[in-house]
Amino acid sequence: MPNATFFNLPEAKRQGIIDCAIAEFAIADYDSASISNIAKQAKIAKGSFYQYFADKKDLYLHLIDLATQQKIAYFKASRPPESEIGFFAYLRWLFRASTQFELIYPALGQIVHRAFYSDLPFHDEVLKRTQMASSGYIRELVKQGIDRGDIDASVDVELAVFILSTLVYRLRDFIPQQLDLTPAQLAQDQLSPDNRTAIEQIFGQLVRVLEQGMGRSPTPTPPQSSSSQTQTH
Amino acid sequence: MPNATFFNLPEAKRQGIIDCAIAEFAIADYDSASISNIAKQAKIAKGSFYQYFADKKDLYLHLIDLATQQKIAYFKASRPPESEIGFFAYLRWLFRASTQFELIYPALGQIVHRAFYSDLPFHDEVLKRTQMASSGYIRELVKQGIDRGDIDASVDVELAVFILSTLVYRLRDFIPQQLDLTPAQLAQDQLSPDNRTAIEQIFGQLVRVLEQGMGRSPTPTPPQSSSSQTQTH
DNA sequence: CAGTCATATGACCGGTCGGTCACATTTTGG
DNA sequence: CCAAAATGTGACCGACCGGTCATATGACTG
Repeated sequence: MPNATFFNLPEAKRQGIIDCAIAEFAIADYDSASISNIAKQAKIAKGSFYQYFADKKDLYLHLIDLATQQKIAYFKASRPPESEIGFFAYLRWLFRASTQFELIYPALGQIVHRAFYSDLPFHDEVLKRTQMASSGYIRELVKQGIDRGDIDASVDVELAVFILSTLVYRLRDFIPQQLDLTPAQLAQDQLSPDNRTAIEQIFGQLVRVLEQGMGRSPTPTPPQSSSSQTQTH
Repeated sequence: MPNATFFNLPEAKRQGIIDCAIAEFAIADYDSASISNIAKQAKIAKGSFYQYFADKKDLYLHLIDLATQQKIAYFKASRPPESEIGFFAYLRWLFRASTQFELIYPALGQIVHRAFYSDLPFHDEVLKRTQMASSGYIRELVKQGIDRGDIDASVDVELAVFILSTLVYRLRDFIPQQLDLTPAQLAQDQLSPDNRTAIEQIFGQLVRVLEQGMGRSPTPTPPQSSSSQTQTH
Protein backbone atom coordinates (compact mmCIF):
# COMPACT_ATOMS: atom_id res chain seq x y z
CA MET A 1 0.00 0.00 0.00
CA PRO A 2 1.17 3.49 -0.78
CA ASN A 3 2.43 5.67 2.04
CA ALA A 4 0.04 7.97 3.92
CA THR A 5 1.93 10.83 2.35
CA PHE A 6 0.64 9.72 -1.00
CA PHE A 7 -2.98 9.86 0.05
CA ASN A 8 -2.50 13.36 1.46
CA LEU A 9 -1.35 14.59 -1.92
CA PRO A 10 -3.56 17.06 -3.76
CA GLU A 11 -6.16 15.13 -5.68
CA ALA A 12 -4.89 16.27 -9.09
CA LYS A 13 -1.29 15.33 -8.41
CA ARG A 14 -2.17 11.97 -6.95
CA GLN A 15 -4.45 11.12 -9.82
CA GLY A 16 -1.82 12.29 -12.28
CA ILE A 17 0.67 9.85 -10.85
CA ILE A 18 -1.85 7.03 -10.91
CA ASP A 19 -2.82 7.83 -14.49
CA CYS A 20 0.78 7.77 -15.64
CA ALA A 21 1.37 4.53 -13.78
CA ILE A 22 -1.70 2.95 -15.35
CA ALA A 23 -0.56 4.03 -18.78
CA GLU A 24 2.89 2.60 -18.23
CA PHE A 25 1.74 -0.77 -16.90
CA ALA A 26 -0.79 -0.99 -19.69
CA ILE A 27 1.81 -0.86 -22.44
CA ALA A 28 4.55 -2.84 -20.70
CA ASP A 29 4.53 -5.90 -18.54
CA TYR A 30 5.67 -5.84 -14.94
CA ASP A 31 9.37 -6.17 -15.64
CA SER A 32 9.45 -3.77 -18.54
CA ALA A 33 7.37 -1.04 -16.95
CA SER A 34 9.68 1.75 -15.89
CA ILE A 35 9.36 3.65 -12.63
CA SER A 36 11.74 6.25 -14.03
CA ASN A 37 9.40 6.81 -16.93
CA ILE A 38 6.34 7.04 -14.71
CA ALA A 39 8.11 9.68 -12.61
CA LYS A 40 9.13 11.58 -15.73
CA GLN A 41 5.65 11.51 -17.22
CA ALA A 42 4.04 12.50 -13.93
CA LYS A 43 6.62 15.28 -13.53
CA ILE A 44 7.78 14.22 -10.13
CA ALA A 45 11.26 13.28 -9.00
CA LYS A 46 12.00 9.61 -8.75
CA GLY A 47 12.85 10.15 -5.10
CA SER A 48 9.34 11.45 -4.54
CA PHE A 49 7.90 8.33 -6.04
CA TYR A 50 9.79 6.24 -3.54
CA GLN A 51 8.41 8.31 -0.71
CA TYR A 52 4.92 7.29 -1.75
CA PHE A 53 5.51 3.69 -2.69
CA ALA A 54 7.77 1.17 -1.02
CA ASP A 55 8.80 -0.30 -4.34
CA LYS A 56 7.59 -1.27 -7.78
CA LYS A 57 5.51 -4.16 -6.50
CA ASP A 58 3.78 -1.85 -4.04
CA LEU A 59 2.62 0.38 -6.87
CA TYR A 60 1.63 -2.54 -9.03
CA LEU A 61 -0.54 -4.21 -6.41
CA HIS A 62 -2.16 -0.87 -5.70
CA LEU A 63 -3.06 -0.54 -9.37
CA ILE A 64 -4.56 -4.01 -9.35
CA ASP A 65 -6.67 -3.04 -6.37
CA LEU A 66 -7.76 0.18 -8.04
CA ALA A 67 -8.71 -1.63 -11.20
CA THR A 68 -10.91 -4.16 -9.45
CA GLN A 69 -12.51 -1.47 -7.29
CA GLN A 70 -13.19 0.63 -10.33
CA LYS A 71 -14.70 -2.26 -12.22
CA ILE A 72 -16.98 -3.20 -9.34
CA ALA A 73 -18.02 0.42 -8.94
CA TYR A 74 -18.72 0.70 -12.64
CA PHE A 75 -20.86 -2.42 -12.62
CA LYS A 76 -22.87 -1.24 -9.65
CA ALA A 77 -23.37 2.11 -11.34
CA SER A 78 -24.54 0.37 -14.52
CA ARG A 79 -27.76 -0.55 -12.73
CA PRO A 80 -27.72 -4.30 -12.96
CA PRO A 81 -31.16 -5.64 -13.77
CA GLU A 82 -33.10 -7.59 -11.20
CA SER A 83 -31.93 -11.18 -11.28
CA GLU A 84 -35.59 -12.14 -11.79
CA ILE A 85 -35.14 -11.08 -15.39
CA GLY A 86 -33.57 -14.49 -16.01
CA PHE A 87 -30.04 -15.67 -16.48
CA PHE A 88 -29.53 -14.96 -20.15
CA ALA A 89 -31.01 -11.50 -20.10
CA TYR A 90 -28.79 -10.79 -17.13
CA LEU A 91 -25.89 -12.19 -19.10
CA ARG A 92 -26.60 -9.77 -21.88
CA TRP A 93 -26.37 -6.91 -19.45
CA LEU A 94 -23.12 -8.38 -18.20
CA PHE A 95 -21.66 -8.46 -21.69
CA ARG A 96 -22.69 -4.89 -22.26
CA ALA A 97 -21.41 -3.54 -18.97
CA SER A 98 -18.16 -5.41 -19.17
CA THR A 99 -17.50 -4.32 -22.73
CA GLN A 100 -18.32 -0.74 -21.89
CA PHE A 101 -15.90 -0.84 -19.01
CA GLU A 102 -13.17 -2.29 -21.17
CA LEU A 103 -13.74 0.39 -23.78
CA ILE A 104 -13.83 3.26 -21.31
CA TYR A 105 -10.86 2.04 -19.28
CA PRO A 106 -8.84 0.00 -21.75
CA ALA A 107 -5.65 0.45 -19.78
CA LEU A 108 -7.15 -0.98 -16.63
CA GLY A 109 -8.44 -3.91 -18.59
CA GLN A 110 -5.05 -4.49 -20.12
CA ILE A 111 -3.34 -4.45 -16.74
CA VAL A 112 -5.76 -6.93 -15.21
CA HIS A 113 -5.46 -9.11 -18.27
CA ARG A 114 -1.71 -9.18 -17.98
CA ALA A 115 -2.00 -9.92 -14.28
CA PHE A 116 -3.96 -13.04 -15.14
CA TYR A 117 -2.14 -14.35 -18.13
CA SER A 118 1.53 -13.63 -17.71
CA ASP A 119 3.88 -14.99 -15.13
CA LEU A 120 4.76 -12.58 -12.41
CA PRO A 121 6.98 -13.60 -9.53
CA PHE A 122 3.98 -13.04 -7.22
CA HIS A 123 1.26 -14.33 -9.48
CA ASP A 124 -0.67 -15.98 -6.65
CA GLU A 125 -0.82 -12.81 -4.64
CA VAL A 126 -2.45 -11.03 -7.54
CA LEU A 127 -4.98 -13.74 -8.26
CA LYS A 128 -6.28 -13.60 -4.71
CA ARG A 129 -7.04 -9.93 -5.17
CA THR A 130 -8.91 -10.30 -8.43
CA GLN A 131 -10.34 -13.79 -8.50
CA MET A 132 -13.47 -13.15 -6.49
CA ALA A 133 -14.30 -10.12 -8.52
CA SER A 134 -14.49 -11.83 -11.90
CA SER A 135 -14.98 -15.55 -12.21
CA GLY A 136 -16.36 -15.79 -8.67
CA TYR A 137 -19.07 -13.36 -9.64
CA ILE A 138 -19.92 -15.28 -12.78
CA ARG A 139 -19.89 -18.55 -10.86
CA GLU A 140 -22.58 -17.27 -8.53
CA LEU A 141 -24.64 -16.18 -11.49
CA VAL A 142 -24.34 -19.58 -13.08
CA LYS A 143 -25.38 -21.35 -9.90
CA GLN A 144 -28.40 -19.11 -9.61
CA GLY A 145 -29.17 -19.75 -13.26
CA ILE A 146 -29.15 -23.48 -12.69
CA ASP A 147 -31.26 -23.21 -9.54
CA ARG A 148 -33.84 -21.15 -11.37
CA GLY A 149 -33.88 -23.60 -14.21
CA ASP A 150 -32.55 -21.09 -16.73
CA ILE A 151 -29.48 -23.21 -17.35
CA ASP A 152 -29.67 -26.89 -18.08
CA ALA A 153 -28.61 -28.74 -14.94
CA SER A 154 -26.48 -31.14 -16.95
CA VAL A 155 -24.08 -28.34 -17.80
CA ASP A 156 -21.05 -28.40 -15.54
CA VAL A 157 -20.82 -25.23 -13.50
CA GLU A 158 -17.10 -24.81 -13.98
CA LEU A 159 -17.37 -25.35 -17.71
CA ALA A 160 -20.07 -22.72 -17.93
CA VAL A 161 -17.98 -20.31 -15.89
CA PHE A 162 -15.06 -21.00 -18.17
CA ILE A 163 -17.05 -20.35 -21.33
CA LEU A 164 -18.69 -17.21 -20.05
CA SER A 165 -15.75 -15.55 -18.38
CA THR A 166 -13.59 -16.30 -21.38
CA LEU A 167 -16.06 -14.78 -23.80
CA VAL A 168 -16.83 -11.82 -21.58
CA TYR A 169 -13.20 -10.99 -21.47
CA ARG A 170 -12.44 -11.56 -25.12
CA LEU A 171 -15.23 -9.33 -26.37
CA ARG A 172 -12.77 -6.59 -25.69
CA ASP A 173 -10.72 -7.77 -28.64
CA PHE A 174 -13.52 -8.99 -30.85
CA ILE A 175 -15.70 -5.92 -30.95
CA PRO A 176 -13.08 -3.44 -32.14
CA GLN A 177 -12.00 -5.97 -34.73
CA GLN A 178 -15.56 -6.39 -36.00
CA LEU A 179 -16.15 -2.66 -36.12
CA ASP A 180 -12.85 -2.05 -37.92
CA LEU A 181 -11.72 0.32 -35.25
CA THR A 182 -8.72 0.27 -33.02
CA PRO A 183 -9.57 -0.12 -29.36
CA ALA A 184 -8.17 3.36 -28.85
CA GLN A 185 -10.62 4.87 -31.34
CA LEU A 186 -13.47 2.97 -29.79
CA ALA A 187 -12.51 4.23 -26.37
CA GLN A 188 -12.29 7.87 -27.38
CA ASP A 189 -14.99 8.48 -29.92
CA GLN A 190 -18.61 8.50 -29.19
CA LEU A 191 -20.11 5.48 -30.83
CA SER A 192 -22.12 6.11 -33.93
CA PRO A 193 -25.67 4.74 -33.83
CA ASP A 194 -24.66 2.22 -36.48
CA ASN A 195 -21.86 0.94 -34.33
CA ARG A 196 -24.12 0.82 -31.32
CA THR A 197 -26.61 -1.39 -33.06
CA ALA A 198 -23.80 -3.53 -34.47
CA ILE A 199 -22.52 -4.10 -30.97
CA GLU A 200 -25.99 -4.90 -29.70
CA GLN A 201 -26.37 -7.44 -32.48
CA ILE A 202 -23.17 -9.11 -31.43
CA PHE A 203 -24.43 -9.31 -27.86
CA GLY A 204 -27.73 -10.63 -29.11
CA GLN A 205 -26.21 -13.34 -31.25
CA LEU A 206 -23.78 -14.34 -28.57
CA VAL A 207 -26.49 -14.63 -25.95
CA ARG A 208 -28.66 -16.57 -28.37
CA VAL A 209 -25.90 -19.09 -29.03
CA LEU A 210 -25.26 -19.48 -25.32
CA GLU A 211 -28.93 -19.74 -24.46
CA GLN A 212 -29.48 -22.45 -27.04
CA GLY A 213 -26.29 -24.14 -25.97
CA MET A 214 -26.68 -24.12 -22.22
CA GLY A 215 -30.28 -23.14 -21.62
CA ARG A 216 -32.85 -25.52 -20.24
CA SER A 217 -33.95 -27.22 -23.42
CA PRO A 218 -37.67 -27.65 -23.99
CA THR A 219 -37.14 -31.24 -25.10
CA PRO A 220 -36.38 -33.15 -21.90
CA THR A 221 -33.23 -35.11 -22.69
CA PRO A 222 -31.34 -35.29 -25.98
CA PRO A 223 -28.94 -37.54 -24.13
CA GLN A 224 -26.08 -37.84 -26.57
CA SER A 225 -25.27 -35.41 -29.33
CA SER A 226 -24.59 -36.87 -32.72
CA SER A 227 -20.91 -36.08 -32.62
CA SER A 228 -19.83 -36.51 -29.03
CA GLN A 229 -19.09 -40.18 -29.08
CA THR A 230 -15.70 -40.70 -27.51
CA GLN A 231 -13.00 -40.92 -30.08
CA THR A 232 -9.53 -41.65 -28.85
CA HIS A 233 -6.51 -40.84 -30.89
CA MET B 1 16.24 -15.20 -40.39
CA PRO B 2 19.23 -16.67 -38.63
CA ASN B 3 22.56 -16.72 -40.41
CA ALA B 4 23.64 -19.71 -42.50
CA THR B 5 26.27 -20.35 -39.86
CA PHE B 6 23.51 -21.11 -37.43
CA PHE B 7 21.97 -23.77 -39.61
CA ASN B 8 25.36 -25.43 -40.09
CA LEU B 9 25.71 -25.84 -36.35
CA PRO B 10 25.65 -29.36 -34.94
CA GLU B 11 22.05 -30.36 -34.41
CA ALA B 12 22.40 -30.63 -30.63
CA LYS B 13 23.96 -27.23 -30.20
CA ARG B 14 21.49 -25.52 -32.49
CA GLN B 15 18.52 -27.11 -30.77
CA GLY B 16 19.99 -26.25 -27.39
CA ILE B 17 20.09 -22.59 -28.31
CA ILE B 18 16.55 -22.70 -29.63
CA ASP B 19 15.32 -24.48 -26.52
CA CYS B 20 16.89 -21.89 -24.26
CA ALA B 21 15.46 -19.10 -26.37
CA ILE B 22 11.99 -20.62 -26.25
CA ALA B 23 12.22 -20.99 -22.49
CA GLU B 24 13.30 -17.38 -22.11
CA PHE B 25 10.61 -15.88 -24.34
CA ALA B 26 8.01 -18.07 -22.65
CA ILE B 27 8.61 -16.61 -19.21
CA ALA B 28 9.32 -13.02 -20.24
CA ASP B 29 7.79 -10.76 -22.81
CA TYR B 30 9.75 -9.40 -25.73
CA ASP B 31 11.34 -6.50 -23.91
CA SER B 32 12.16 -8.42 -20.76
CA ALA B 33 13.57 -11.49 -22.44
CA SER B 34 17.34 -11.36 -22.14
CA ILE B 35 19.74 -12.35 -24.88
CA SER B 36 22.52 -12.42 -22.31
CA ASN B 37 20.59 -14.96 -20.32
CA ILE B 38 19.82 -17.10 -23.35
CA ALA B 39 23.52 -17.15 -24.22
CA LYS B 40 24.41 -18.04 -20.65
CA GLN B 41 21.87 -20.86 -20.45
CA ALA B 42 22.87 -22.21 -23.84
CA LYS B 43 26.53 -21.98 -22.84
CA ILE B 44 27.62 -19.92 -25.78
CA ALA B 45 29.27 -16.52 -25.80
CA LYS B 46 27.02 -13.58 -26.45
CA GLY B 47 29.19 -12.73 -29.44
CA SER B 48 28.42 -16.13 -30.91
CA PHE B 49 24.73 -15.46 -30.60
CA TYR B 50 25.14 -12.32 -32.65
CA GLN B 51 26.91 -14.27 -35.34
CA TYR B 52 23.82 -16.41 -35.74
CA PHE B 53 21.12 -13.80 -35.35
CA ALA B 54 21.11 -10.23 -36.59
CA ASP B 55 19.42 -9.00 -33.43
CA LYS B 56 16.79 -9.83 -30.85
CA LYS B 57 13.94 -9.33 -33.28
CA ASP B 58 15.55 -11.75 -35.71
CA LEU B 59 15.55 -14.48 -33.08
CA TYR B 60 12.04 -13.67 -31.96
CA LEU B 61 10.52 -13.85 -35.43
CA HIS B 62 12.35 -17.10 -36.02
CA LEU B 63 10.77 -18.52 -32.86
CA ILE B 64 7.35 -17.43 -34.04
CA ASP B 65 7.95 -19.19 -37.34
CA LEU B 66 9.13 -22.33 -35.58
CA ALA B 67 6.10 -22.33 -33.32
CA THR B 68 3.61 -22.08 -36.15
CA GLN B 69 5.46 -24.69 -38.21
CA GLN B 70 5.53 -27.02 -35.25
CA LYS B 71 1.85 -26.55 -34.55
CA ILE B 72 0.90 -27.21 -38.15
CA ALA B 73 3.12 -30.27 -38.23
CA TYR B 74 1.60 -31.53 -35.02
CA PHE B 75 -1.91 -31.10 -36.33
CA LYS B 76 -1.14 -32.91 -39.55
CA ALA B 77 0.45 -35.72 -37.57
CA SER B 78 -2.65 -35.93 -35.38
CA ARG B 79 -4.52 -37.43 -38.32
CA PRO B 80 -7.38 -34.99 -38.74
CA PRO B 81 -10.62 -36.82 -39.44
CA GLU B 82 -12.26 -36.57 -42.80
CA SER B 83 -14.28 -33.39 -42.92
CA GLU B 84 -17.25 -35.57 -43.91
CA ILE B 85 -17.48 -36.52 -40.26
CA GLY B 86 -19.35 -33.28 -39.68
CA PHE B 87 -18.38 -29.96 -38.23
CA PHE B 88 -18.85 -30.64 -34.55
CA ALA B 89 -17.10 -33.98 -34.55
CA TYR B 90 -14.26 -32.29 -36.37
CA LEU B 91 -14.35 -29.55 -33.77
CA ARG B 92 -13.94 -32.11 -31.05
CA TRP B 93 -10.81 -33.38 -32.75
CA LEU B 94 -9.60 -29.80 -33.01
CA PHE B 95 -10.08 -29.23 -29.30
CA ARG B 96 -8.22 -32.40 -28.52
CA ALA B 97 -5.31 -31.80 -30.88
CA SER B 98 -4.94 -28.18 -29.87
CA THR B 99 -5.00 -28.98 -26.17
CA GLN B 100 -2.49 -31.74 -26.61
CA PHE B 101 -0.20 -29.40 -28.46
CA GLU B 102 -0.49 -26.77 -25.78
CA LEU B 103 0.27 -29.30 -23.08
CA ILE B 104 3.23 -30.84 -24.88
CA TYR B 105 4.73 -27.52 -25.95
CA PRO B 106 3.46 -25.06 -23.35
CA ALA B 107 6.30 -22.66 -23.98
CA LEU B 108 5.51 -22.38 -27.67
CA GLY B 109 1.89 -21.77 -26.85
CA GLN B 110 2.84 -19.08 -24.38
CA ILE B 111 5.04 -17.32 -26.90
CA VAL B 112 2.38 -17.30 -29.59
CA HIS B 113 -0.18 -16.13 -27.10
CA ARG B 114 2.00 -13.23 -26.08
CA ALA B 115 2.61 -12.41 -29.71
CA PHE B 116 -1.11 -11.97 -30.17
CA TYR B 117 -2.13 -10.18 -27.04
CA SER B 118 0.66 -7.90 -26.02
CA ASP B 119 1.91 -4.84 -27.78
CA LEU B 120 5.14 -5.36 -29.59
CA PRO B 121 6.71 -2.62 -31.68
CA PHE B 122 6.21 -4.87 -34.74
CA HIS B 123 2.91 -6.41 -33.84
CA ASP B 124 1.60 -6.36 -37.41
CA GLU B 125 4.59 -8.21 -38.74
CA VAL B 126 3.96 -11.02 -36.29
CA LEU B 127 0.27 -11.27 -36.99
CA LYS B 128 0.88 -11.80 -40.67
CA ARG B 129 3.01 -14.82 -39.86
CA THR B 130 0.52 -16.48 -37.56
CA GLN B 131 -2.93 -15.32 -38.58
CA MET B 132 -3.58 -17.83 -41.33
CA ALA B 133 -2.49 -20.68 -39.11
CA SER B 134 -5.06 -20.17 -36.38
CA SER B 135 -8.20 -18.14 -36.89
CA GLY B 136 -7.95 -18.41 -40.66
CA TYR B 137 -8.03 -22.16 -40.32
CA ILE B 138 -11.04 -22.07 -38.05
CA ARG B 139 -12.78 -19.62 -40.34
CA GLU B 140 -12.55 -22.05 -43.22
CA LEU B 141 -13.94 -24.79 -41.03
CA VAL B 142 -16.87 -22.62 -40.03
CA LYS B 143 -17.66 -21.72 -43.61
CA GLN B 144 -17.63 -25.36 -44.56
CA GLY B 145 -19.80 -26.13 -41.57
CA ILE B 146 -22.37 -23.61 -42.70
CA ASP B 147 -22.27 -24.83 -46.30
CA ARG B 148 -22.84 -28.40 -45.17
CA GLY B 149 -25.67 -27.31 -42.96
CA ASP B 150 -23.95 -28.37 -39.76
CA ILE B 151 -23.99 -24.80 -38.49
CA ASP B 152 -27.09 -22.67 -38.49
CA ALA B 153 -26.76 -20.18 -41.31
CA SER B 154 -28.04 -17.37 -39.11
CA VAL B 155 -24.89 -17.54 -37.03
CA ASP B 156 -22.42 -14.88 -38.04
CA VAL B 157 -19.21 -16.42 -39.34
CA GLU B 158 -16.95 -14.00 -37.52
CA LEU B 159 -18.80 -14.48 -34.26
CA ALA B 160 -18.47 -18.23 -34.57
CA VAL B 161 -14.76 -17.91 -35.31
CA PHE B 162 -14.42 -15.67 -32.30
CA ILE B 163 -16.18 -18.09 -29.98
CA LEU B 164 -14.33 -21.12 -31.23
CA SER B 165 -10.83 -19.73 -31.45
CA THR B 166 -11.20 -18.13 -28.04
CA LEU B 167 -12.33 -21.35 -26.42
CA VAL B 168 -9.77 -23.47 -28.25
CA TYR B 169 -7.07 -21.30 -26.92
CA ARG B 170 -8.35 -21.01 -23.39
CA LEU B 171 -8.73 -24.74 -22.87
CA ARG B 172 -5.05 -24.57 -22.20
CA ASP B 173 -5.78 -22.80 -18.93
CA PHE B 174 -9.08 -24.42 -18.08
CA ILE B 175 -8.08 -28.05 -18.25
CA PRO B 176 -5.16 -27.91 -15.82
CA GLN B 177 -7.32 -25.89 -13.46
CA GLN B 178 -10.11 -28.47 -13.62
CA LEU B 179 -7.71 -31.34 -13.11
CA ASP B 180 -5.99 -29.60 -10.21
CA LEU B 181 -2.65 -29.86 -11.89
CA THR B 182 -0.19 -27.24 -12.89
CA PRO B 183 0.32 -26.98 -16.65
CA ALA B 184 3.89 -28.12 -16.02
CA GLN B 185 2.73 -31.34 -14.36
CA LEU B 186 0.23 -31.94 -17.11
CA ALA B 187 2.90 -31.48 -19.71
CA GLN B 188 5.40 -33.86 -18.14
CA ASP B 189 3.42 -36.69 -16.63
CA GLN B 190 1.61 -39.30 -18.54
CA LEU B 191 -2.06 -38.70 -18.02
CA SER B 192 -3.83 -41.12 -15.75
CA PRO B 193 -6.84 -42.85 -17.32
CA ASP B 194 -9.08 -40.90 -14.95
CA ASN B 195 -7.67 -37.64 -16.16
CA ARG B 196 -7.99 -38.73 -19.73
CA THR B 197 -11.67 -39.42 -19.39
CA ALA B 198 -12.14 -36.20 -17.45
CA ILE B 199 -10.61 -34.29 -20.31
CA GLU B 200 -12.72 -36.12 -22.84
CA GLN B 201 -15.81 -35.25 -20.83
CA ILE B 202 -14.84 -31.60 -20.95
CA PHE B 203 -14.45 -31.78 -24.72
CA GLY B 204 -17.76 -33.61 -24.95
CA GLN B 205 -19.67 -31.08 -22.89
CA LEU B 206 -18.08 -28.19 -24.67
CA VAL B 207 -18.92 -29.57 -28.09
CA ARG B 208 -22.44 -30.32 -26.95
CA VAL B 209 -22.98 -26.75 -25.79
CA LEU B 210 -21.60 -25.41 -29.03
CA GLU B 211 -23.58 -27.82 -31.17
CA GLN B 212 -26.81 -26.92 -29.43
CA GLY B 213 -25.89 -23.26 -29.57
CA MET B 214 -24.79 -22.94 -33.16
CA GLY B 215 -25.90 -26.14 -34.81
CA ARG B 216 -28.65 -26.27 -37.39
CA SER B 217 -31.66 -26.46 -35.15
CA PRO B 218 -34.34 -29.04 -35.99
CA THR B 219 -37.08 -26.47 -35.42
CA PRO B 220 -36.90 -24.18 -38.43
CA THR B 221 -36.87 -20.68 -36.92
CA PRO B 222 -37.06 -19.76 -33.26
CA PRO B 223 -36.82 -16.20 -34.46
CA GLN B 224 -36.27 -14.36 -31.20
CA SER B 225 -35.01 -15.92 -28.02
CA SER B 226 -36.83 -15.01 -24.84
CA SER B 227 -34.07 -12.79 -23.56
CA SER B 228 -32.50 -11.19 -26.59
CA GLN B 229 -34.89 -8.32 -26.98
CA THR B 230 -32.81 -5.21 -27.34
CA GLN B 231 -32.43 -3.46 -24.04
CA THR B 232 -30.59 -0.22 -24.10
CA HIS B 233 -28.97 1.15 -21.01
C1' DC C 1 54.27 -26.31 -42.93
C1' DA C 2 52.18 -21.61 -43.85
C1' DG C 3 48.37 -18.89 -44.98
C1' DT C 4 43.55 -18.02 -45.25
C1' DC C 5 39.15 -17.88 -43.75
C1' DA C 6 35.08 -19.10 -41.03
C1' DT C 7 33.81 -19.26 -36.39
C1' DA C 8 34.07 -18.49 -31.16
C1' DT C 9 34.88 -15.36 -27.48
C1' DG C 10 34.14 -12.06 -23.64
C1' DA C 11 35.63 -7.41 -22.45
C1' DC C 12 33.57 -3.38 -23.50
C1' DC C 13 30.11 0.51 -24.84
C1' DG C 14 26.30 3.62 -24.02
C1' DG C 15 22.05 3.35 -21.91
C1' DT C 16 18.33 2.16 -18.68
C1' DC C 17 16.82 -0.07 -14.77
C1' DG C 18 15.09 -0.18 -9.52
C1' DG C 19 16.34 1.87 -5.62
C1' DT C 20 19.05 5.13 -2.21
C1' DC C 21 20.38 9.14 0.13
C1' DA C 22 22.29 13.58 1.38
C1' DC C 23 20.43 17.70 0.86
C1' DA C 24 16.92 21.58 -0.46
C1' DT C 25 12.47 23.24 0.27
C1' DT C 26 8.05 23.74 2.36
C1' DT C 27 4.73 23.15 6.07
C1' DT C 28 3.65 23.03 10.67
C1' DG C 29 2.90 24.73 15.23
C1' DG C 30 4.53 26.57 19.57
C1' DC D 1 9.65 34.12 14.02
C1' DC D 2 12.12 30.05 14.27
C1' DA D 3 13.00 25.27 15.01
C1' DA D 4 11.48 20.89 13.92
C1' DA D 5 9.14 17.85 11.09
C1' DA D 6 7.47 16.55 6.64
C1' DT D 7 8.04 16.51 1.91
C1' DG D 8 10.51 17.16 -2.60
C1' DT D 9 14.70 16.36 -5.34
C1' DG D 10 18.07 14.49 -8.65
C1' DA D 11 22.79 12.82 -8.58
C1' DC D 12 24.38 8.51 -7.71
C1' DC D 13 24.86 3.20 -7.12
C1' DG D 14 25.41 -1.49 -8.77
C1' DA D 15 23.26 -4.41 -12.03
C1' DC D 16 21.82 -5.60 -16.30
C1' DC D 17 20.48 -4.64 -21.00
C1' DG D 18 21.26 -5.10 -26.54
C1' DG D 19 24.82 -4.89 -29.36
C1' DT D 20 29.99 -4.38 -31.02
C1' DC D 21 34.56 -5.68 -32.02
C1' DA D 22 39.41 -6.80 -31.57
C1' DT D 23 41.30 -10.90 -30.92
C1' DA D 24 41.79 -16.03 -30.29
C1' DT D 25 40.89 -20.51 -32.04
C1' DG D 26 40.41 -24.03 -35.08
C1' DA D 27 39.65 -25.99 -39.79
C1' DC D 28 40.63 -26.13 -44.64
C1' DT D 29 43.85 -25.48 -48.63
C1' DG D 30 48.10 -25.73 -51.03
